[in-house]
Amino acid sequence: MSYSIAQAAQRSGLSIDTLRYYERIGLVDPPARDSGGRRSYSEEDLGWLAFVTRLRTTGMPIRMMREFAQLRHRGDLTAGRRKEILVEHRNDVRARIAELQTCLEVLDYKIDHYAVVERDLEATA
Amino acid sequence: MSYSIAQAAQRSGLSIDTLRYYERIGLVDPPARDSGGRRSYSEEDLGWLAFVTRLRTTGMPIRMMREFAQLRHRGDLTAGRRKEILVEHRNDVRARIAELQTCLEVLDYKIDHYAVVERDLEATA
DNA sequence: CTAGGACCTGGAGCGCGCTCTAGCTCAAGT
DNA sequence: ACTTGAGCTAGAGCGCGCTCCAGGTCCTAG
Repeated sequence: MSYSIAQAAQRSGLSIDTLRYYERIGLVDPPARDSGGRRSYSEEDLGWLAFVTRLRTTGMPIRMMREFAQLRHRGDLTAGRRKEILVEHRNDVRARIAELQTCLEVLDYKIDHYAVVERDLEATA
Repeated sequence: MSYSIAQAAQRSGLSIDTLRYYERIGLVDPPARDSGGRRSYSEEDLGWLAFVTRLRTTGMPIRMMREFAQLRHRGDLTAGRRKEILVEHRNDVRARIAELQTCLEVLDYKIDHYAVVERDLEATA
């Protein structure tokens, strides 16, 4: 099964422009082309896109994803380095989750505070 | 107690340029000035900066923080709206934490996979 | 045969959030 | 008196990650 760029966009949640952009900058491999010269994405292409969108969601910078993508091309020998990148990134993600959770507490506190102010206002009104 | 811009930068973790930038765009109130025309931040200023950095950490866009800042100026009557903004934002933050946690699972899975590849390589070598 | 629509390319443009520069003033130390 | 260094302003510039545009090609349906 293969997919047009529009289908690939829909399945990956990226825009068509973004797909072409990612290809231009070497973040995804140029997909096959059909007889008319149009991009034809394979399941494997979509798999990589799915992974890339995960990395993006977690805030990995494009240049790091690119490094990762380029290591992929060099085969299993780069598995160690790729693992290293992911492990490091996982630490970042964990740290960010922790940070967000701390901020959540501050939000809770502030929201409570506003609830009190609101109640006082109503009482005074 | 009052603080020079350099001290305020250090305490808030923002750069001096960023402090001036935030002031320009109306995200923080212009602080007092000393006899030489230099900014002199109060404890209260620092408190607001601390809160702003929390919001920033959680990814709140500057324009939303600005709206919030402007509501502050209009007193307690805007407490309801301010609470609303924070509640909505808290939902965003919770959603993002959940999303990151999903991504973490994917990372774990991939890291495992690379660990296996590495072990195989060593076995073959 | 023609019209429409999806897709193509190369390159320009954009919104965000800073960050840096030039050229100045002011205050303090020696 | 002079140097040094922090701070000042207005405004330009930047890196990121897209997003959009012009102008063209190709396939399909009527």
